[in-house]
Amino acid sequence: MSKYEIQIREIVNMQGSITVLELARALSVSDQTIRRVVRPLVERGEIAKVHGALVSNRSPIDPPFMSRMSQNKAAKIAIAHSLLDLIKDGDRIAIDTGSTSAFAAQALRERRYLTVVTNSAFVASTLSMIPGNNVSMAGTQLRHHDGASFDRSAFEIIERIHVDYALLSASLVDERKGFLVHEQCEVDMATAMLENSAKTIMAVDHSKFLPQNRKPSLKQPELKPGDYLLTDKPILRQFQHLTSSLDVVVAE
Amino acid sequence: MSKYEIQIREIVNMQGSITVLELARALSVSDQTIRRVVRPLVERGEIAKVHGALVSNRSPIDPPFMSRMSQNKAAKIAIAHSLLDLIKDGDRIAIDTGSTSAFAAQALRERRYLTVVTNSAFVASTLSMIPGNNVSMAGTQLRHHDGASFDRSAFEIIERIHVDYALLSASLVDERKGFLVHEQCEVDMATAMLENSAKTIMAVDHSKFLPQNRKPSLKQPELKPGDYLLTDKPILRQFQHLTSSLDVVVAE
DNA sequence: ATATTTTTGTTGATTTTTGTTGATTTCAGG
DNA sequence: CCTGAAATCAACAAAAATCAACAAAAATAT
Repeated sequence: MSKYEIQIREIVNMQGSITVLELARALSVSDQTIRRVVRPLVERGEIAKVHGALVSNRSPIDPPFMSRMSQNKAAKIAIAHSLLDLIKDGDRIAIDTGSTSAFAAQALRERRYLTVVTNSAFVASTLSMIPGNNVSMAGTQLRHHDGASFDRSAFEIIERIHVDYALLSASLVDERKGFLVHEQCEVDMATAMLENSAKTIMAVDHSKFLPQNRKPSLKQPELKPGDYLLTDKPILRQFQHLTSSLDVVVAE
Repeated sequence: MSKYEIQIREIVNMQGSITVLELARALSVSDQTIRRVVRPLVERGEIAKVHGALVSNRSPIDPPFMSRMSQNKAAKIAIAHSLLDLIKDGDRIAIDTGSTSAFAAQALRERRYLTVVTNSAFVASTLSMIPGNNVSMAGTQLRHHDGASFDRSAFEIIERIHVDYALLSASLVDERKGFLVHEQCEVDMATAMLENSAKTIMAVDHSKFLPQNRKPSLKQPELKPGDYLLTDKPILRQFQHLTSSLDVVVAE
Protein backbone atom coordinates (compact mmCIF):
# COMPACT_ATOMS: atom_id res chain seq x y z
CA MET A 1 0.00 0.00 0.00
CA SER A 2 1.35 3.34 -1.06
CA LYS A 3 1.69 6.39 1.10
CA TYR A 4 -0.46 8.40 -1.28
CA GLU A 5 -3.33 6.01 -1.09
CA ILE A 6 -5.18 7.62 1.78
CA GLN A 7 -4.73 11.08 0.36
CA ILE A 8 -5.95 10.01 -3.03
CA ARG A 9 -9.05 8.37 -1.63
CA GLU A 10 -9.69 11.44 0.44
CA ILE A 11 -9.31 13.86 -2.44
CA VAL A 12 -11.31 11.81 -4.91
CA ASN A 13 -14.17 11.27 -2.52
CA MET A 14 -14.15 14.90 -1.54
CA GLN A 15 -14.09 16.34 -5.02
CA GLY A 16 -16.28 13.71 -6.59
CA SER A 17 -14.00 13.56 -9.60
CA ILE A 18 -10.56 14.72 -10.62
CA THR A 19 -8.19 14.14 -13.51
CA VAL A 20 -5.04 12.13 -13.09
CA LEU A 21 -2.97 15.14 -14.04
CA GLU A 22 -4.58 17.43 -11.49
CA LEU A 23 -4.02 14.83 -8.84
CA ALA A 24 -0.41 14.46 -9.90
CA ARG A 25 0.10 18.19 -9.55
CA ALA A 26 -1.67 18.25 -6.21
CA LEU A 27 0.65 15.62 -4.75
CA SER A 28 3.61 16.85 -6.83
CA VAL A 29 4.39 13.51 -8.37
CA SER A 30 4.21 12.34 -11.94
CA ASP A 31 0.99 11.25 -13.56
CA GLN A 32 2.40 7.78 -14.01
CA THR A 33 2.81 7.38 -10.28
CA ILE A 34 -0.79 8.31 -9.75
CA ARG A 35 -1.86 5.72 -12.29
CA ARG A 36 0.19 3.05 -10.57
CA VAL A 37 -1.12 3.84 -7.12
CA VAL A 38 -4.64 4.10 -8.35
CA ARG A 39 -4.71 0.79 -10.17
CA PRO A 40 -5.09 -1.43 -7.09
CA LEU A 41 -7.64 0.97 -5.65
CA VAL A 42 -9.72 0.60 -8.75
CA GLU A 43 -9.33 -3.17 -8.73
CA ARG A 44 -10.54 -3.29 -5.17
CA GLY A 45 -13.43 -1.10 -6.22
CA GLU A 46 -12.62 1.64 -3.75
CA ILE A 47 -12.74 4.31 -6.41
CA ALA A 48 -13.79 4.25 -10.03
CA LYS A 49 -11.81 5.28 -13.04
CA VAL A 50 -12.83 6.45 -16.46
CA HIS A 51 -10.72 7.60 -19.34
CA GLY A 52 -9.73 11.09 -18.36
CA ALA A 53 -10.58 11.08 -14.71
CA LEU A 54 -10.97 9.33 -11.41
CA VAL A 55 -14.45 9.43 -9.97
CA SER A 56 -15.59 8.65 -6.50
CA ASN A 57 -18.01 5.80 -6.32
CA ARG A 58 -19.70 7.41 -3.39
CA SER A 59 -19.94 10.60 -5.32
CA PRO A 60 -21.81 13.52 -3.86
CA ILE A 61 -24.12 13.37 -6.82
CA ASP A 62 -26.09 10.47 -5.66
CA PRO A 63 -25.38 10.43 -2.00
CA PRO A 64 -23.94 7.28 -0.47
CA PHE A 65 -27.18 5.88 0.77
CA MET A 66 -28.90 6.70 -2.47
CA SER A 67 -26.37 4.65 -4.34
CA ARG A 68 -26.83 1.86 -1.90
CA MET A 69 -30.49 2.20 -2.70
CA SER A 70 -29.69 1.04 -6.17
CA GLN A 71 -28.57 -2.26 -4.73
CA ASN A 72 -31.61 -4.49 -4.71
CA LYS A 73 -33.75 -1.60 -5.68
CA ALA A 74 -36.56 -3.82 -6.88
CA ALA A 75 -36.63 -5.79 -3.65
CA LYS A 76 -36.68 -2.66 -1.55
CA ILE A 77 -39.48 -1.14 -3.56
CA ALA A 78 -41.49 -4.34 -3.21
CA ILE A 79 -40.97 -4.30 0.53
CA ALA A 80 -41.90 -0.65 0.70
CA HIS A 81 -45.15 -1.41 -1.10
CA SER A 82 -46.05 -4.27 1.15
CA LEU A 83 -45.58 -1.85 4.02
CA LEU A 84 -48.61 0.00 2.70
CA ASP A 85 -50.77 -2.99 3.70
CA LEU A 86 -49.75 -2.47 7.29
CA ILE A 87 -49.67 1.27 7.62
CA LYS A 88 -53.00 3.02 7.27
CA ASP A 89 -53.93 6.67 7.03
CA GLY A 90 -53.57 8.32 10.41
CA ASP A 91 -51.08 5.82 11.86
CA ARG A 92 -48.12 6.91 13.93
CA ILE A 93 -44.74 5.54 12.96
CA ALA A 94 -41.08 5.85 13.89
CA ILE A 95 -38.65 5.30 11.03
CA ASP A 96 -34.94 4.61 11.24
CA THR A 97 -32.12 5.42 8.81
CA GLY A 98 -31.06 3.45 5.78
CA SER A 99 -31.89 2.80 2.21
CA THR A 100 -34.82 0.53 2.97
CA SER A 101 -36.36 3.25 5.09
CA ALA A 102 -35.77 5.77 2.33
CA PHE A 103 -37.86 3.66 -0.03
CA ALA A 104 -40.44 3.15 2.66
CA ALA A 105 -40.73 6.90 3.03
CA GLN A 106 -41.25 7.24 -0.69
CA ALA A 107 -44.04 4.68 -0.59
CA LEU A 108 -45.67 6.23 2.46
CA ARG A 109 -46.19 9.43 0.56
CA GLU A 110 -49.51 8.03 -0.52
CA ARG A 111 -50.71 7.80 3.07
CA ARG A 112 -52.26 10.81 4.80
CA TYR A 113 -52.41 12.11 8.36
CA LEU A 114 -49.38 10.14 9.43
CA THR A 115 -47.51 11.02 12.58
CA VAL A 116 -43.88 10.38 11.76
CA VAL A 117 -40.80 10.61 13.90
CA THR A 118 -37.40 9.85 12.42
CA ASN A 119 -33.74 10.60 12.83
CA SER A 120 -33.16 10.62 9.07
CA ALA A 121 -33.24 14.03 7.40
CA PHE A 122 -34.14 12.41 4.11
CA VAL A 123 -37.15 10.60 5.51
CA ALA A 124 -38.23 13.71 7.38
CA SER A 125 -37.89 15.86 4.31
CA THR A 126 -39.75 13.39 2.12
CA LEU A 127 -42.76 12.92 4.38
CA SER A 128 -42.97 16.41 5.81
CA MET A 129 -44.31 17.84 2.61
CA ILE A 130 -47.35 15.60 2.44
CA PRO A 131 -50.31 17.68 3.53
CA GLY A 132 -51.86 16.37 6.73
CA ASN A 133 -48.77 14.63 8.01
CA ASN A 134 -47.16 15.53 11.30
CA VAL A 135 -43.44 14.95 11.02
CA SER A 136 -40.81 15.31 13.71
CA MET A 137 -37.13 15.30 12.95
CA ALA A 138 -35.20 13.81 15.83
CA GLY A 139 -31.74 15.21 16.34
CA THR A 140 -29.66 18.16 15.31
CA GLN A 141 -26.25 17.36 13.99
CA LEU A 142 -26.42 15.17 10.90
CA ARG A 143 -23.69 12.79 9.91
CA HIS A 144 -22.68 13.16 6.32
CA HIS A 145 -22.65 9.46 5.78
CA ASP A 146 -26.42 9.23 5.52
CA GLY A 147 -27.87 12.46 6.81
CA ALA A 148 -28.98 10.93 10.07
CA SER A 149 -28.65 12.15 13.63
CA PHE A 150 -27.73 10.21 16.74
CA ASP A 151 -27.15 12.99 19.22
CA ARG A 152 -28.80 13.23 22.62
CA SER A 153 -31.69 15.34 21.44
CA ALA A 154 -32.50 12.68 18.85
CA PHE A 155 -33.07 10.11 21.58
CA GLU A 156 -35.02 12.56 23.71
CA ILE A 157 -37.45 13.17 20.89
CA ILE A 158 -37.86 9.50 20.00
CA GLU A 159 -38.54 8.75 23.65
CA ARG A 160 -41.06 11.55 23.92
CA ILE A 161 -43.28 10.39 21.06
CA HIS A 162 -45.13 7.10 21.33
CA VAL A 163 -46.14 5.51 18.07
CA ASP A 164 -48.01 2.54 16.66
CA TYR A 165 -45.12 1.16 14.63
CA ALA A 166 -41.34 1.31 14.62
CA LEU A 167 -39.86 0.62 11.20
CA LEU A 168 -36.38 -0.81 11.66
CA SER A 169 -33.80 -2.38 9.41
CA ALA A 170 -30.56 -4.34 9.68
CA SER A 171 -27.37 -4.76 7.72
CA LEU A 172 -27.13 -8.51 8.01
CA VAL A 173 -29.18 -11.39 9.31
CA ASP A 174 -27.00 -13.96 11.00
CA GLU A 175 -28.22 -17.50 11.44
CA ARG A 176 -27.20 -17.56 15.07
CA LYS A 177 -26.93 -13.98 16.23
CA GLY A 178 -29.98 -12.53 14.50
CA PHE A 179 -30.30 -9.01 13.13
CA LEU A 180 -27.00 -7.15 13.06
CA VAL A 181 -25.84 -3.61 12.32
CA HIS A 182 -22.46 -1.90 12.19
CA GLU A 183 -22.69 0.78 14.82
CA GLN A 184 -23.71 0.96 18.43
CA CYS A 185 -25.61 4.19 17.93
CA GLU A 186 -27.87 2.41 15.46
CA VAL A 187 -28.64 -0.25 18.03
CA ASP A 188 -29.38 2.43 20.62
CA MET A 189 -31.71 4.21 18.23
CA ALA A 190 -33.48 0.98 17.28
CA THR A 191 -33.93 0.16 20.94
CA ALA A 192 -35.40 3.57 21.67
CA MET A 193 -37.81 3.29 18.75
CA LEU A 194 -38.81 -0.25 19.65
CA GLU A 195 -39.51 0.65 23.27
CA ASN A 196 -41.74 3.52 22.31
CA SER A 197 -43.87 1.71 19.78
CA ALA A 198 -46.70 -0.79 20.05
CA LYS A 199 -45.39 -2.99 17.25
CA THR A 200 -42.11 -3.26 15.43
CA ILE A 201 -41.65 -3.83 11.73
CA MET A 202 -38.27 -5.21 10.72
CA ALA A 203 -37.62 -4.73 7.01
CA VAL A 204 -34.78 -6.69 5.42
CA ASP A 205 -34.46 -7.69 1.80
CA HIS A 206 -33.17 -11.16 0.95
CA SER A 207 -29.61 -9.94 0.30
CA LYS A 208 -29.29 -9.31 4.03
CA PHE A 209 -29.52 -13.04 4.58
CA LEU A 210 -26.44 -13.67 2.46
CA PRO A 211 -22.81 -13.47 3.61
CA GLN A 212 -21.18 -10.06 3.20
CA ASN A 213 -17.72 -8.58 2.93
CA ARG A 214 -17.98 -6.05 5.65
CA LYS A 215 -19.44 -7.92 8.55
CA PRO A 216 -21.52 -6.08 11.11
CA SER A 217 -21.34 -7.36 14.64
CA LEU A 218 -23.82 -5.49 16.79
CA LYS A 219 -27.12 -7.06 17.64
CA GLN A 220 -30.40 -5.23 17.19
CA PRO A 221 -32.83 -5.42 20.14
CA GLU A 222 -35.07 -8.50 20.42
CA LEU A 223 -38.33 -8.31 18.54
CA LYS A 224 -41.54 -9.06 20.41
CA PRO A 225 -43.84 -11.93 19.44
CA GLY A 226 -46.29 -10.68 16.84
CA ASP A 227 -43.93 -8.10 15.44
CA TYR A 228 -43.64 -8.00 11.67
CA LEU A 229 -40.82 -9.10 9.43
CA LEU A 230 -40.95 -7.70 5.91
CA THR A 231 -38.82 -9.34 3.26
CA ASP A 232 -38.97 -10.24 -0.40
CA LYS A 233 -38.24 -13.96 -0.48
CA PRO A 234 -39.37 -16.88 1.66
CA ILE A 235 -37.30 -17.40 4.79
CA LEU A 236 -34.79 -20.23 4.44
CA ARG A 237 -34.94 -23.14 6.85
CA GLN A 238 -31.85 -22.17 8.82
CA PHE A 239 -33.28 -18.75 9.62
CA GLN A 240 -36.73 -19.86 10.59
CA HIS A 241 -36.02 -20.15 14.29
CA LEU A 242 -35.39 -16.39 14.24
CA THR A 243 -38.75 -15.64 12.71
CA SER A 244 -41.00 -18.26 14.27
CA SER A 245 -42.73 -15.88 16.65
CA LEU A 246 -42.96 -13.12 14.07
CA ASP A 247 -45.57 -12.25 11.52
CA VAL A 248 -43.62 -12.72 8.29
CA VAL A 249 -44.75 -10.81 5.20
CA VAL A 250 -43.10 -11.79 1.93
CA ALA A 251 -43.46 -9.15 -0.76
CA GLU A 252 -43.09 -10.26 -4.35
CA MET B 1 -18.40 5.97 -18.81
CA SER B 2 -17.18 9.46 -19.47
CA LYS B 3 -15.88 11.95 -17.01
CA TYR B 4 -18.65 14.40 -17.90
CA GLU B 5 -21.35 11.91 -17.12
CA ILE B 6 -21.85 12.86 -13.50
CA GLN B 7 -21.92 16.55 -14.23
CA ILE B 8 -24.38 16.09 -17.05
CA ARG B 9 -26.75 14.05 -14.93
CA GLU B 10 -26.44 16.63 -12.22
CA ILE B 11 -27.17 19.60 -14.44
CA VAL B 12 -30.01 17.93 -16.30
CA ASN B 13 -31.68 16.79 -13.11
CA MET B 14 -31.28 20.16 -11.49
CA GLN B 15 -32.54 22.22 -14.38
CA GLY B 16 -35.16 19.75 -15.54
CA SER B 17 -34.21 20.34 -19.16
CA ILE B 18 -31.41 21.91 -21.13
CA THR B 19 -30.32 22.07 -24.75
CA VAL B 20 -27.29 20.19 -25.99
CA LEU B 21 -25.65 23.47 -26.96
CA GLU B 22 -26.12 25.06 -23.57
CA LEU B 23 -24.66 22.02 -21.95
CA ALA B 24 -21.74 22.08 -24.33
CA ARG B 25 -21.05 25.68 -23.39
CA ALA B 26 -21.42 24.94 -19.70
CA LEU B 27 -18.79 22.21 -19.82
CA SER B 28 -16.78 24.01 -22.52
CA VAL B 29 -16.73 21.11 -24.93
CA SER B 30 -18.27 20.70 -28.35
CA ASP B 31 -21.88 19.79 -28.86
CA GLN B 32 -20.79 16.60 -30.53
CA THR B 33 -19.05 15.46 -27.40
CA ILE B 34 -22.19 16.05 -25.39
CA ARG B 35 -24.19 13.99 -27.86
CA ARG B 36 -21.70 11.17 -27.66
CA VAL B 37 -21.59 11.13 -23.89
CA VAL B 38 -25.32 11.45 -23.61
CA ARG B 39 -26.16 8.57 -25.92
CA PRO B 40 -25.38 5.77 -23.46
CA LEU B 41 -27.12 7.68 -20.69
CA VAL B 42 -30.25 7.81 -22.78
CA GLU B 43 -29.92 4.15 -23.70
CA ARG B 44 -29.70 3.25 -20.04
CA GLY B 45 -32.73 5.42 -19.46
CA GLU B 46 -30.98 7.67 -16.95
CA ILE B 47 -32.08 10.79 -18.74
CA ALA B 48 -34.45 11.34 -21.62
CA LYS B 49 -33.81 13.11 -24.87
CA VAL B 50 -36.05 14.89 -27.32
CA HIS B 51 -35.17 16.72 -30.46
CA GLY B 52 -33.61 19.92 -29.22
CA ALA B 53 -33.07 19.14 -25.59
CA LEU B 54 -32.24 16.75 -22.80
CA VAL B 55 -34.88 16.33 -20.15
CA SER B 56 -34.71 14.82 -16.71
CA ASN B 57 -36.88 11.80 -16.09
CA ARG B 58 -36.35 11.65 -12.38
CA SER B 59 -39.54 11.43 -10.48
CA PRO B 60 -39.78 8.81 -7.77
CA ILE B 61 -36.86 10.01 -5.74
CA ASP B 62 -37.19 13.70 -6.27
CA PRO B 63 -38.99 15.57 -3.58
CA PRO B 64 -42.36 16.80 -4.82
CA PHE B 65 -41.24 20.07 -3.43
CA MET B 66 -39.07 20.60 -6.46
CA SER B 67 -42.07 20.78 -8.71
CA ARG B 68 -43.44 23.70 -6.79
CA MET B 69 -40.10 25.32 -7.20
CA SER B 70 -40.76 25.57 -10.89
CA GLN B 71 -41.86 29.18 -10.70
CA ASN B 72 -39.02 31.28 -12.04
CA LYS B 73 -36.80 28.27 -12.01
CA ALA B 74 -34.24 29.81 -14.35
CA ALA B 75 -33.92 32.94 -12.25
CA LYS B 76 -33.53 30.96 -9.05
CA ILE B 77 -30.90 28.74 -10.58
CA ALA B 78 -28.97 31.77 -11.80
CA ILE B 79 -29.10 33.30 -8.33
CA ALA B 80 -28.00 30.03 -6.77
CA HIS B 81 -25.02 29.98 -9.07
CA SER B 82 -23.97 33.52 -8.30
CA LEU B 83 -24.06 32.52 -4.65
CA LEU B 84 -21.10 30.28 -5.39
CA ASP B 85 -18.99 33.39 -5.95
CA LEU B 86 -19.63 34.43 -2.36
CA ILE B 87 -19.54 31.16 -0.49
CA LYS B 88 -16.19 29.41 -0.41
CA ASP B 89 -15.13 26.00 0.81
CA GLY B 90 -15.10 25.93 4.59
CA ASP B 91 -17.56 28.79 5.10
CA ARG B 92 -20.27 28.66 7.72
CA ILE B 93 -23.77 29.50 6.63
CA ALA B 94 -27.31 29.64 7.98
CA ILE B 95 -30.01 28.98 5.40
CA ASP B 96 -33.70 29.73 5.69
CA THR B 97 -36.70 28.01 4.12
CA GLY B 98 -38.11 28.52 0.67
CA SER B 99 -37.64 27.57 -2.91
CA THR B 100 -34.76 29.97 -3.47
CA SER B 101 -32.91 28.39 -0.58
CA ALA B 102 -33.64 24.95 -1.95
CA PHE B 103 -31.89 25.84 -5.19
CA ALA B 104 -29.08 27.43 -3.25
CA ALA B 105 -28.61 24.17 -1.36
CA GLN B 106 -28.44 22.28 -4.64
CA ALA B 107 -25.76 24.64 -5.91
CA LEU B 108 -23.80 24.53 -2.67
CA ARG B 109 -23.32 20.81 -3.09
CA GLU B 110 -20.19 21.63 -4.99
CA ARG B 111 -18.68 23.36 -1.95
CA ARG B 112 -16.84 21.37 0.70
CA TYR B 113 -16.29 21.62 4.44
CA LEU B 114 -19.32 23.84 4.91
CA THR B 115 -20.85 24.35 8.31
CA VAL B 116 -24.56 24.59 7.67
CA VAL B 117 -27.40 25.31 10.03
CA THR B 118 -30.94 25.42 8.70
CA ASN B 119 -34.53 24.95 9.75
CA SER B 120 -35.44 23.37 6.42
CA ALA B 121 -35.40 19.59 6.31
CA PHE B 122 -34.88 19.67 2.58
CA VAL B 123 -31.80 21.87 2.79
CA ALA B 124 -30.45 19.80 5.66
CA SER B 125 -31.00 16.56 3.81
CA THR B 126 -29.44 17.89 0.62
CA LEU B 127 -26.27 19.24 2.18
CA SER B 128 -25.79 16.66 4.90
CA MET B 129 -24.70 14.01 2.45
CA ILE B 130 -21.78 15.94 1.07
CA PRO B 131 -18.64 14.49 2.60
CA GLY B 132 -16.84 17.02 4.77
CA ASN B 133 -19.88 19.13 5.55
CA ASN B 134 -21.14 19.68 9.06
CA VAL B 135 -24.89 20.13 8.94
CA SER B 136 -27.23 20.92 11.80
CA MET B 137 -30.97 20.68 11.47
CA ALA B 138 -32.66 23.26 13.65
CA GLY B 139 -36.01 22.25 15.05
CA THR B 140 -38.11 19.17 15.54
CA GLN B 141 -41.65 19.45 14.34
CA LEU B 142 -41.84 20.15 10.62
CA ARG B 143 -44.71 21.95 9.02
CA HIS B 144 -46.10 20.15 6.01
CA HIS B 145 -46.23 23.28 3.97
CA ASP B 146 -42.49 23.31 3.30
CA GLY B 147 -40.83 20.88 5.66
CA ALA B 148 -39.48 23.60 7.88
CA SER B 149 -39.43 23.95 11.62
CA PHE B 150 -40.12 27.01 13.73
CA ASP B 151 -40.37 25.53 17.19
CA ARG B 152 -38.41 26.68 20.18
CA SER B 153 -35.57 24.24 19.72
CA ALA B 154 -35.10 25.58 16.18
CA PHE B 155 -34.37 29.04 17.52
CA GLU B 156 -32.14 27.68 20.26
CA ILE B 157 -29.97 25.94 17.72
CA ILE B 158 -29.79 28.90 15.35
CA GLU B 159 -28.77 31.10 18.26
CA ARG B 160 -26.15 28.66 19.40
CA ILE B 161 -24.26 28.51 16.11
CA HIS B 162 -22.52 31.60 14.80
CA VAL B 163 -21.89 31.69 11.08
CA ASP B 164 -20.28 33.78 8.36
CA TYR B 165 -23.40 34.22 6.27
CA ALA B 166 -27.14 34.09 6.71
CA LEU B 167 -28.99 33.32 3.49
CA LEU B 168 -32.46 34.81 3.67
CA SER B 169 -35.31 35.32 1.26
CA ALA B 170 -38.57 37.22 1.04
CA SER B 171 -41.97 36.81 -0.58
CA LEU B 172 -42.33 40.36 -1.85
CA VAL B 173 -40.25 43.49 -2.09
CA ASP B 174 -42.38 46.54 -1.41
CA GLU B 175 -41.29 49.93 -2.62
CA ARG B 176 -41.94 51.52 0.74
CA LYS B 177 -41.93 48.75 3.32
CA GLY B 178 -39.01 46.72 2.04
CA PHE B 179 -38.69 42.92 2.23
CA LEU B 180 -41.90 41.24 3.29
CA VAL B 181 -42.99 37.72 4.23
CA HIS B 182 -46.30 36.15 5.19
CA GLU B 183 -45.70 34.80 8.65
CA GLN B 184 -44.33 36.14 11.89
CA CYS B 185 -42.35 32.96 12.56
CA GLU B 186 -40.43 33.54 9.36
CA VAL B 187 -39.50 37.03 10.50
CA ASP B 188 -38.42 35.66 13.86
CA MET B 189 -36.27 33.03 12.19
CA ALA B 190 -34.73 35.55 9.80
CA THR B 191 -33.95 37.83 12.74
CA ALA B 192 -32.29 35.01 14.65
CA MET B 193 -30.19 34.05 11.65
CA LEU B 194 -29.24 37.62 10.88
CA GLU B 195 -28.16 38.30 14.44
CA ASN B 196 -25.92 35.27 14.52
CA SER B 197 -24.12 35.86 11.27
CA ALA B 198 -21.37 38.23 10.18
CA LYS B 199 -23.04 39.08 6.87
CA THR B 200 -26.49 38.58 5.46
CA ILE B 201 -27.33 37.56 1.92
CA MET B 202 -30.84 38.40 0.80
CA ALA B 203 -31.83 36.44 -2.29
CA VAL B 204 -34.89 37.54 -4.24
CA ASP B 205 -35.61 36.95 -7.90
CA HIS B 206 -37.13 39.75 -9.97
CA SER B 207 -40.67 38.40 -9.68
CA LYS B 208 -40.59 39.39 -6.02
CA PHE B 209 -40.44 43.01 -7.09
CA LEU B 210 -43.76 42.72 -8.95
CA PRO B 211 -47.23 43.06 -7.42
CA GLN B 212 -48.77 39.79 -6.18
CA ASN B 213 -52.20 38.41 -5.44
CA ARG B 214 -51.55 37.20 -1.95
CA LYS B 215 -49.88 40.12 -0.27
CA PRO B 216 -47.48 39.48 2.56
CA SER B 217 -47.40 42.13 5.27
CA LEU B 218 -44.64 41.31 7.72
CA LYS B 219 -41.33 43.07 7.45
CA GLN B 220 -38.04 41.20 7.47
CA PRO B 221 -35.33 42.58 9.80
CA GLU B 222 -33.21 45.47 8.52
CA LEU B 223 -30.14 44.49 6.57
CA LYS B 224 -26.79 45.93 7.58
CA PRO B 225 -24.74 48.14 5.24
CA GLY B 226 -22.49 45.92 3.17
CA ASP B 227 -24.88 42.98 3.24
CA TYR B 228 -25.52 41.32 -0.09
CA LEU B 229 -28.59 41.40 -2.27
CA LEU B 230 -28.73 38.65 -4.89
CA THR B 231 -31.17 39.03 -7.72
CA ASP B 232 -31.44 38.32 -11.42
CA LYS B 233 -32.33 41.68 -12.99
CA PRO B 234 -31.10 45.21 -12.38
CA ILE B 235 -32.87 47.02 -9.54
CA LEU B 236 -35.51 49.45 -10.79
CA ARG B 237 -35.25 53.10 -9.85
CA GLN B 238 -38.10 53.06 -7.32
CA PHE B 239 -36.46 50.27 -5.33
CA GLN B 240 -32.98 51.67 -5.29
CA HIS B 241 -33.34 53.49 -1.98
CA LEU B 242 -33.80 50.06 -0.39
CA THR B 243 -30.60 48.71 -1.81
CA SER B 244 -28.30 51.74 -1.75
CA SER B 245 -26.27 50.56 1.21
CA LEU B 246 -26.18 46.96 0.01
CA ASP B 247 -23.79 45.10 -2.21
CA VAL B 248 -26.06 44.19 -5.11
CA VAL B 249 -25.16 41.17 -7.22
CA VAL B 250 -27.15 40.69 -10.40
CA ALA B 251 -26.96 37.17 -11.80
CA GLU B 252 -27.67 36.76 -15.46
C1' DA C 1 29.32 1.19 3.57
C1' DT C 2 27.40 -1.78 0.11
C1' DA C 3 23.92 -4.52 -1.98
C1' DT C 4 19.11 -5.22 -2.79
C1' DT C 5 14.57 -3.96 -3.10
C1' DT C 6 11.10 -0.63 -3.91
C1' DT C 7 9.45 3.46 -5.71
C1' DT C 8 9.52 7.12 -9.05
C1' DG C 9 10.18 9.73 -13.49
C1' DT C 10 10.93 9.60 -18.53
C1' DT C 11 10.32 8.12 -23.06
C1' DG C 12 7.82 6.57 -27.00
C1' DA C 13 4.17 3.54 -28.82
C1' DT C 14 -0.80 2.73 -28.43
C1' DT C 15 -5.46 3.70 -27.39
C1' DT C 16 -9.25 6.74 -26.45
C1' DT C 17 -11.46 10.93 -26.76
C1' DT C 18 -12.48 15.28 -28.91
C1' DG C 19 -13.39 18.94 -32.53
C1' DT C 20 -14.39 19.86 -37.30
C1' DT C 21 -16.46 19.36 -41.49
C1' DG C 22 -20.17 18.32 -44.42
C1' DA C 23 -24.21 15.45 -45.31
C1' DT C 24 -28.69 14.16 -43.42
C1' DT C 25 -32.72 14.52 -40.60
C1' DT C 26 -36.24 16.92 -37.91
C1' DC C 27 -39.28 20.65 -36.96
C1' DA C 28 -42.32 24.76 -37.60
C1' DG C 29 -44.79 27.73 -40.61
C1' DG C 30 -46.42 29.19 -45.04
C1' DC D 1 -46.22 19.79 -49.59
C1' DC D 2 -42.40 22.62 -49.60
C1' DT D 3 -38.68 25.40 -47.41
C1' DG D 4 -35.30 27.28 -44.32
C1' DA D 5 -33.33 26.95 -39.85
C1' DA D 6 -31.85 24.18 -36.36
C1' DA D 7 -30.43 19.77 -34.68
C1' DT D 8 -28.31 15.45 -35.49
C1' DC D 9 -25.22 12.13 -37.39
C1' DA D 10 -20.92 10.03 -39.62
C1' DA D 11 -16.23 10.15 -40.43
C1' DC D 12 -11.62 11.64 -40.11
C1' DA D 13 -7.70 14.22 -38.22
C1' DA D 14 -5.81 16.24 -34.05
C1' DA D 15 -5.23 16.12 -29.24
C1' DA D 16 -5.15 13.97 -24.94
C1' DA D 17 -4.75 10.07 -21.93
C1' DT D 18 -2.94 5.59 -21.13
C1' DC D 19 0.34 1.90 -21.01
C1' DA D 20 4.83 -0.64 -21.01
C1' DA D 21 9.51 -0.64 -20.30
C1' DC D 22 13.70 1.02 -18.61
C1' DA D 23 16.74 4.05 -15.94
C1' DA D 24 17.32 7.01 -11.90
C1' DA D 25 16.42 7.79 -7.18
C1' DA D 26 15.10 6.52 -2.61
C1' DA D 27 14.43 3.33 1.00
C1' DT D 28 15.70 -0.85 3.24
C1' DA D 29 18.41 -4.61 4.49
C1' DT D 30 22.97 -6.85 4.97
